Amino acid sequence: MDESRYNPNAIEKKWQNKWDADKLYRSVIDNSRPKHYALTMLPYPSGDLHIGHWYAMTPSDARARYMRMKGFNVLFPMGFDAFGLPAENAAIKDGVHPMKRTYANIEKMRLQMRSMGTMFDWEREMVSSDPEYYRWTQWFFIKLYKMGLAYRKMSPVDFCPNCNTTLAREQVWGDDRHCERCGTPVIKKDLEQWFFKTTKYADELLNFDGIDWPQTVKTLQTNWINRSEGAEVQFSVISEQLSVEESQVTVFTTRPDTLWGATFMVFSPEHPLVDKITTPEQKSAVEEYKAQAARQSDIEREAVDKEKTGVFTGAYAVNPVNNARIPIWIADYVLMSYGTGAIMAVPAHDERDFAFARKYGLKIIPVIQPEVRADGRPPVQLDGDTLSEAYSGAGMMVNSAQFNGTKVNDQKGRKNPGISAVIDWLQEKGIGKESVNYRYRDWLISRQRYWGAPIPMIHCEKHGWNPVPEDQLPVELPEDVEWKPTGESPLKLHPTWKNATCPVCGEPSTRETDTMDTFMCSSWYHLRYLSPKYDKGPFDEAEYNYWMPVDTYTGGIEHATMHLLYTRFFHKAMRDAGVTEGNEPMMQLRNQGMVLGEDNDKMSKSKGNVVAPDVLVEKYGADTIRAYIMFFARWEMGAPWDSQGIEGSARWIRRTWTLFTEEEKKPLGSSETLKVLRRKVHQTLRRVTRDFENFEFNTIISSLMELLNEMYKEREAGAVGSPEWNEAQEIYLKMMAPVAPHIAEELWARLGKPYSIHQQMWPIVDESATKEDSIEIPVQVNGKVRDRITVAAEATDEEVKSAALASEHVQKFLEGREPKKVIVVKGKLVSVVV
RNA sequence: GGGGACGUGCUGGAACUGGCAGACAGGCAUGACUUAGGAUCAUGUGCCGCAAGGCGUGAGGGUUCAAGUCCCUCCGUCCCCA
Repeated sequence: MDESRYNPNAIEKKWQNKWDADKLYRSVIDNSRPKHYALTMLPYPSGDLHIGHWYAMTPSDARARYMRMKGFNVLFPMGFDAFGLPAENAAIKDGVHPMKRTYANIEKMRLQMRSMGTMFDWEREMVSSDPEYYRWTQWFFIKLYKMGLAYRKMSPVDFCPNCNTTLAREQVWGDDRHCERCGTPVIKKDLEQWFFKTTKYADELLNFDGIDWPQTVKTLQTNWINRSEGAEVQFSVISEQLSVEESQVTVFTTRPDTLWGATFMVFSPEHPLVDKITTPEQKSAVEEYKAQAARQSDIEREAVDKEKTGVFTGAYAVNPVNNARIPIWIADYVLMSYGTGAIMAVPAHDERDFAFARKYGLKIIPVIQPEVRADGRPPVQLDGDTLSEAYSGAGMMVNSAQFNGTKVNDQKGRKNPGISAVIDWLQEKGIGKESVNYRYRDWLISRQRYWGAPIPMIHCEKHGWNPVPEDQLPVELPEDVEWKPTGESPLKLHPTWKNATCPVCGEPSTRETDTMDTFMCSSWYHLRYLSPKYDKGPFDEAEYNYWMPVDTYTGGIEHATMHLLYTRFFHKAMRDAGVTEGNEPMMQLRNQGMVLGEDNDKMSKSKGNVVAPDVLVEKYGADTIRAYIMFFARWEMGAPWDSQGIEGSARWIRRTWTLFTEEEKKPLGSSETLKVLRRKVHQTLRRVTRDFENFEFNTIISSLMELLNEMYKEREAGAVGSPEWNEAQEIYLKMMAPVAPHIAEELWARLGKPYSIHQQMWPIVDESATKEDSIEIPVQVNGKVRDRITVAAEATDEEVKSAALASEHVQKFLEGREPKKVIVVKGKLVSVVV
């Protein structure tokens, strides 16, 4: 084979093998160097590496390589999120055991990943379905259980009838509330399930101090948790069917300042008291309404613009602040899953209550009076009979007994003087208390499936639920199971697996047959990378102390309210258990965008728009694909794939090859040539360094392309053979190394430089070399560019000014007028105003 | 309905703190080399205009000597939530 031709497949394989053999990317503790833990989200082993994986991993790899050249001891591991539904669903179809399928897929993907030329340290690989991994997943479960953070509860849960399992709230998508995995609309089912008390950490999860995360992710998490401050107030229901205790109904409100305007109550149709309080006359209407509400999704029911419907129960409650007797209705816009499932309705000041009251002719009493109008005219006196919409703004309390005249502003909670005053009074009177409500729910982790980490709990008739003793972990999945599309977990159907002995009394008892949500596995995988073979704990302390926390975490934004929230919860809970340290597991987070198909649609097999990286690697080599992936879009934005565009990156790589392998000697150029070359080299280095710091990969490539073009030019001008040329080659290859590691290594070796380029230090910018001698600056007359003048870079403002005014072109546009003002922006432009 | 992101040539995208809009690529056009080209090289390429010049960053308005960038109103696309 012709040695001089660029042959990516040969050189890439060659260097991958050598790096491997030399353990070039092995990361071990080294206290003499600062550490950098770079982490990219681990894939599910689908069996085929997608272009999206490349898009996520190769820029992260380039940055990890850059950090390594900056002098950091870098840990950049990879593993597999190997449990989960797809393998099990496939097993039901074709009978192939999920374990067999999963490990075959992993094997294939490992090979594909090697072809990317990443610096993954494979000796730190973890696979979440390995018993040696899930042993610790179970260990963590027990820790959470012992801390009181894992509990069991009967609860209506979202259930996918196709996948035959429950889903966490965030795994239910879209207006029709379909399953994230298979798209089947979910149904509600009452089941006993295990939950983690994530809500205990709700307030702490809202605090992002000290971590450098994108604002969008912080906003998404904040909105997801949705903290609202207000008060709980006791209303008593007038009904002979209820005990005194039962008749006290608590409602949560963010607007206790409007309590005097509460003219009715609304219960969720599912509220447990509804059947008891409904009067015989209303019975049939209520029953009918309940039936139709049950058929709708929460989203449909809560939509603000939806026509409000409801039915009177015939019962009344007493408003505790003024003892007014108010009717109790049921309506589907009140959800059992939010707050207490009952609300006080203040139609004058709440949009939905207003629509409801108008429709059913219920009383509307304004209790907040606007004080000033935007146009300064005196405000209109609000009147419940003529009010055209709810008023939710600031004002003064009226019709509110001793609170009349109290100011109410637009703030929420205690920051609002009206709300604050009423809360104090409610507490004093014992009819209510300050309260915070969250939309965030506890994490439902039970899954009625086989291919997951078994929940390590045993149920005994006498002693209830107890954790499996630690020395019996892992609770291993049985291999001999049958795949039947019955909807029951194979673990439940297994003849013997669920038989266990009670850890307390030793009597025969039953194992939990549910497995854990895979988000539990991925909540701690970054810890297992530290010491994947360690068997005395989930991780080795020494490794933890050196490497944690994760310095840079990269991955898709789609995990904002799932994985990224769970892993923060997990870290905080384990901190409180004394297992981890610090408040946050990942210090810096960066999200990449998504690569769409060439048709601008999401890539999917069914649409036939999937880009196969293997084919591209074969045709162009990994370096070209890596470069193109970094070049073709802003990383955080993503873009539709354009297969034609690769030619640009391919050309760049080939042109680099040509420049470095076909040196043509010319008579040595002028000192000016060499100076210009050196200036461009150091300007590029400054820019590339900055862009690596900021994850701006596309401009790294374009800067390198510019430098290459310049080097071609200076080669023509006779730069070859000079020290400046040698420096340019060296710096160019070092800058290229993180992006295109194979060709950089090959050309580095051909230059006779010491192996390996990836162990070289990142070059340092010579600021003095970047300075221009003279600069061309535009001259504007009345804001329009009229000429460009060339001045010495260090020219004073006066000199620049006179040079600008001396310009013939500028004089023409001045038409003899005296400039009113001349603005000189150093090194940028001159602006003449007449 | 609420919150967020975004909108720049034919396309992907550049433009550090308000300071030459369109870097770098793709595509296209013309030419060179070649048996051939989906290889390579050269030149050109925002729009209107022969030119001088004018116009131009979704639309409209504002601040400023100067706006893709800041402010207001509107339109559109996408995401999240209800």
